[in-house]
Amino acid sequence: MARVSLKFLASELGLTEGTVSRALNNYADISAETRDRVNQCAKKYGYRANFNARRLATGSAETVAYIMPAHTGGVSEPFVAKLLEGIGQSLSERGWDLLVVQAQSSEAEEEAIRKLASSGRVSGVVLSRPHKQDRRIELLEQLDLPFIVHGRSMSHEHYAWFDVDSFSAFIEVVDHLVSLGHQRIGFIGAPTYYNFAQMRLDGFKEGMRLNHLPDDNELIEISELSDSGGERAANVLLSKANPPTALLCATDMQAIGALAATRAKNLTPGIDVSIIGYDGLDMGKHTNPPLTTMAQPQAFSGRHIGDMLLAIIDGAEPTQFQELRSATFVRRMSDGPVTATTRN
Amino acid sequence: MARVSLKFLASELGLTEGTVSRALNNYADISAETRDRVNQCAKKYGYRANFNARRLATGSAETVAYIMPAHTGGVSEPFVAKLLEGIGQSLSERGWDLLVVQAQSSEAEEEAIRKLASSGRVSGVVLSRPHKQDRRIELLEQLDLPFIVHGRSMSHEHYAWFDVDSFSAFIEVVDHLVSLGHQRIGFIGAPTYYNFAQMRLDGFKEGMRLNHLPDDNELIEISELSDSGGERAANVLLSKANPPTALLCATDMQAIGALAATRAKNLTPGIDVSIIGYDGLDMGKHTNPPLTTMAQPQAFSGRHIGDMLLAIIDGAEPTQFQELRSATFVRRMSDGPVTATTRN
DNA sequence: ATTGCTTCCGAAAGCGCTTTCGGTATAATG
DNA sequence: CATTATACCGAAAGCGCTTTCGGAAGCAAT
Repeated sequence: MARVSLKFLASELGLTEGTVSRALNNYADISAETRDRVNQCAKKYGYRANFNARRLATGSAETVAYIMPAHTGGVSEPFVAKLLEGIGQSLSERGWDLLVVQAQSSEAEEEAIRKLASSGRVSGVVLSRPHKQDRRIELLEQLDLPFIVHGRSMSHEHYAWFDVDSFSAFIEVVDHLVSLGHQRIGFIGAPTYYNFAQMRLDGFKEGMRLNHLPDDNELIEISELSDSGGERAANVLLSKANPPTALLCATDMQAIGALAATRAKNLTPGIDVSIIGYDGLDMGKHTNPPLTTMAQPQAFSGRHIGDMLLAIIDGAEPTQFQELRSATFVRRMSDGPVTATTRN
Repeated sequence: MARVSLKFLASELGLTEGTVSRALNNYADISAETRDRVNQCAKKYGYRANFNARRLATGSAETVAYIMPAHTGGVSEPFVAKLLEGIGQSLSERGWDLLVVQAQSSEAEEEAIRKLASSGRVSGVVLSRPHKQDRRIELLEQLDLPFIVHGRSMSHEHYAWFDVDSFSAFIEVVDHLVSLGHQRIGFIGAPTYYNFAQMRLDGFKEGMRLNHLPDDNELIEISELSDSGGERAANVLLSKANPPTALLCATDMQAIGALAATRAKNLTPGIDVSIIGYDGLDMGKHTNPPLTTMAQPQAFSGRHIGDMLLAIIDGAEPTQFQELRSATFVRRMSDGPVTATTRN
């Protein structure tokens, strides 16, 4: 397959490469007639600019990288696929590419980011699930590489992010549980170096406080971000002398594990123990019983994140893109009023 | 951030760019001493070759594209994340990039592939879930772009692929069901322009034939690749005058929908109706009841596909990479012997 | 001292595109 | 008719790297 180059087109048309290039790129100093001729000829031969050459010449990478969150517990995150889809959509309208990078360790991750920046491979980055103090964010700022964070770290005033207000969501869920008569509410949290984990825990605590419920660390259990993590934590909590009547989980995956743990104890989730997750995973519809949860606006966010990043790359002020969405309560079957059995 | 270029390093070291480049790339005609000096200096300034320049010069894109399967029914495929992870791992060891491309329509997809090829953006492609006659495969061959298919099309003799033998798997599952006493076995299939759908359907039919069971089209229902698709199909099948006692589904997602449909009819999956899926999705562990399924070797495949593609790009004969794995039967709770109620 | 090998590095030509600058027709202006 | 402006295109210099080629030392052998 003879690659059709600018040079080829030029010789074919009796023009110079520069002219053909300008015609293709809609420069004003090209007559309409030759522009048409060039476009036609380009189409005829199926010409596409060599991207590496173009990028070298323009200095723009026309590519955005998505940093895959390191998979915790071997479970790859369900939200990744949707997010990727959205970001990809946004980029493709502009003819840009989406690069997926992942690293095994966090040192490798920093190294990868450094490489992305100094090799000019990408013009922007989107980061998922930041830590409370996230070195990657500092690095990105220091490297002066445009980026947006899906989620946010503790001090998030000076960069762009898109997050869901899980703090408020957890307060709301505690209210809901209390209105169902629950007093002893357990919390299955995620490792608190993740900022989202901290915020959800804080939301839970705040909800308890607002309802004048005791701040009992006995009822808080931190586990990995997986179903088996949730299962272990639920086992611990439900085996207490005075077990909680409801379990609030930082993520749906953990909640699903908690469901399994309570069933294994011959308790019925939604009746004997209320279990509520957070994320709004589709699969929650099909668990036993269907999982009550706080749903994040998934479908939309990837698309939106992509658009915002593009704007930042174009020169917009990152701080004007700090968007806090709210989660929506999706009540299914895994929660219910306190029953006689619950009180045991 | 002053970009450190080869030129900068060269002037810093009192060498020419060419020499520095060769030192960095371990050419034999560079003395050990200067090589060390160069490496040290490069590290000191955090030098990384500009990838666009390097790729332009070498002609290699050092990038592989993954063509995202168009999402059917708004449900993004659960296997994508894992596959991406595996491929990415394989590539990253070599310092290569993973590009994710997706298109809304199939015309757009062809166009995207054309663009990938003629713009020299990637040196290889991996394709998922091919159709029986897949134009993308023909295109890739015609464009002479190295590729590997995750799955395979009908005539798959002349390219590289990695697939799981669903045909045999479905025969096996029919046997299993028959051994449990089932005679009327329904099949929920996927659109048969997908080759995997055809193969699974064929496996089902062959299994029925081998067990001397009638080939009854009444018991075959094709639906979309989603839970709601499976739900609809199961409703149709279970509403027949003489309904099947077992439902075999082409995918786990559909099986999960079928589970919901039978529960909605106040039937208990695994007791009143046996339901078996295919894919081995993790979430099958948590459905109600846990889904019996045929599991594909997920974790491994992405990694392996990446390695094979790399080998092909390096010049290996694609046809030597045609790998057929077998699925493993994972028995959970959604199937069981025919019961009195089943016979109704 | 001459020849012949190595060893090591400099010089320079690209890779395929973009973009600035300058120059030549042609049209507009007085 | 001379002059200035306008429209359009050619020429050429990069972008930052790789890679081939040739030549200058250095050493051994004759």
